Amino acid sequence: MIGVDVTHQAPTLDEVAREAGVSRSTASRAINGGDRVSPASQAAVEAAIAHLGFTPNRAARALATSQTGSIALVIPEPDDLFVSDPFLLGVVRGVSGALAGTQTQLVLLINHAGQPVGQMARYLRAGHVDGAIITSPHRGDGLEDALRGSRSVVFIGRPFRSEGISYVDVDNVEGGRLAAQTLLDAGRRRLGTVTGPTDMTAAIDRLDGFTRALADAGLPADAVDDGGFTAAGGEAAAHRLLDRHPDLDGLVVASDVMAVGVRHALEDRGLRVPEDVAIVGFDNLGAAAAMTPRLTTVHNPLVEMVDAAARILIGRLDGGGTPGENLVLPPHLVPGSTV
Amino acid sequence: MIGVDVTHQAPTLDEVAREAGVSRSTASRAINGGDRVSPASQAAVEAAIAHLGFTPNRAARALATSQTGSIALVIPEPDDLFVSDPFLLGVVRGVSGALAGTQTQLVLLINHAGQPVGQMARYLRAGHVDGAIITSPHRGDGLEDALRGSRSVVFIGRPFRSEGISYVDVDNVEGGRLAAQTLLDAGRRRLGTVTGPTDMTAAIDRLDGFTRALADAGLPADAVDDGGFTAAGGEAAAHRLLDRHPDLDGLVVASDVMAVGVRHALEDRGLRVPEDVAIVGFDNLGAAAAMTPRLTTVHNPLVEMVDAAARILIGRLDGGGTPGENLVLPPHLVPGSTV
DNA sequence: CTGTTAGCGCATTCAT
DNA sequence: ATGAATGCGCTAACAG
Repeated sequence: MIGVDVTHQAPTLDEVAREAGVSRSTASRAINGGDRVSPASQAAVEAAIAHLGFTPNRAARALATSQTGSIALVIPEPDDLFVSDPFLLGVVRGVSGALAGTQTQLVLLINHAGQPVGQMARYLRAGHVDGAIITSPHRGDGLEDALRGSRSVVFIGRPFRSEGISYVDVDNVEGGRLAAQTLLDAGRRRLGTVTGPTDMTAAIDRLDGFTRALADAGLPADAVDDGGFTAAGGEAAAHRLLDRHPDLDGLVVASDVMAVGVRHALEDRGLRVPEDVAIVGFDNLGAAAAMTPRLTTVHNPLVEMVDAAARILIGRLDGGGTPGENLVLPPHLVPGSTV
Repeated sequence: MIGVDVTHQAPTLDEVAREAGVSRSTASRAINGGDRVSPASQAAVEAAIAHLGFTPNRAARALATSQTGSIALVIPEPDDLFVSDPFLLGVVRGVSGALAGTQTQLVLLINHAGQPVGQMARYLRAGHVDGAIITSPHRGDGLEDALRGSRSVVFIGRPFRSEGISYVDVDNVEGGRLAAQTLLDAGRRRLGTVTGPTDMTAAIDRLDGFTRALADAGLPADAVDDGGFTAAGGEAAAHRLLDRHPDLDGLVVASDVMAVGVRHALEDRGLRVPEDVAIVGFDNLGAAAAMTPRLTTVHNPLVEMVDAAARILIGRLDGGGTPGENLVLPPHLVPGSTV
């Protein structure tokens, strides 16, 4: 049982060499860059490859080079509340763009919630893949510490302790500030915020930006509540906020998914958007555009982040010694009708 | 550069054997089933493995056995309109469940729209993976014919010509019938349907079921329009249907995503749901629950389908000679407030 | 520029 | 039950 089809026995490099009238070494060189190969041999090998439909055996190549030509994409368990649908789609789209045209193959690793991290760390260190992209790391999942110091690992989203870890992220502090400033510029003066869970740096940073913007404006940042990055959580948080602070006239909601819940809460209370309460969301991964009226939100360049992470990794495989630097992309506001 | 981490040189089977005081052969046997190995040797090998943190080199094993221990998951390009977010999430969730606890690794293959299928077919036949799950095949994408006859390939959704292809699907004909019957049972007598694109068997089958149900009831199935499986398409289709048939009192919408658009169209026309027009959707992958009022819909067991496909494949890897039979799961109605 | 030689790490005959 | 020997298909020194 060879591969997907039994009937067709795949041709080997040996057969290619024989058909081309050269040695295995020359055939191999012709395939890998064609350095130190005469044009005649090169052509002969290429012809033989086309004729035989030769495809190099990845396992053999991996064994010989100690490089697998594949990278891992670690995604959290789909049951996880944080895996909003658009998140996964954005990740796949980002990695898809970076890998198009590449020979690099993608291994999907599901990071099950209860699963001991040792298993995944061991897998990654075992050399089954050349590198890894870690998405949506949680504090306390241990992956951060298990992988610290590992070159060829890129996190999506800043880890809690970034020493020895390279990551790609959006500037969430600036994003939080931008969201708040947008409301301030619209004349709102009594702002509150629905945050994400505090075990994720994205949530912390967005709140941080919000707080700073209000401080700069000389306003209090006392209306804060955790919506857990879910729609239901956002709805509940909005109710709690308005119970405590009925005078709020603007809300920074740390994710669009939560904003959907917030909107429901406002509707239930008979508050109009944006006349009574203006809203700015965060993400722009699909939920914002689906809302009516369209949500004003801060764009989270997830696709670009993942794309960049994949390119960094691929670059390192090719020996491009990109040092383990970090990349932080700027956020920007996407206008809607909720401010 | 060995794997994800450079510093740690992975131990080999040789070292394990040496530490355990046995030969490579015995160590190998102890690892793979432990047949014909004395309890003493078995224990010694296991101890050595634990001590050294040994993980078998997949490349070497693949080379020796001609089995990679991995299967491919072919998904359509994320820009594709058919890849609704919940679809991808369902696929990942299904495959995640089946692979949990397994050593089988998952290789993600993006099926780019313009890309020649020969490339993907060649990859699959080259033996880089032991099997493949093909999701959401379109008529004319060529993948169907390229892979026909290949054992170890399972399609999600019935292909157009199923000869030589094993697949897992939901009974879409029964689903379409169920949706229509639900409306009939509720006393609706003038039914229309918004279908998916006719280059997908799911769309064709659902329409088929709708048509049969109406024929059985002695009613005409003349109000039919294509919504392309998108929200905007569904909205437009609903408008066209109601322009032509203002007397419609029930709509079978072939996907929940389209139902969202249909609902907007009805709202625009001042039609109440379900008082004036009742709606039944299809999928129940997230969009239905998110609608207010909750959409009555036919559940599409996508997660179970993918899970089953993965298990079938894994079973075949282990030599479990499951013949290339097909699996068709029954649909069922999920009550909502739109009928 | 080219062929010869020697492994990469593992599973698997075949003897014992 | 165990060990020695062989090969999976490829790349990389090395000598020519």
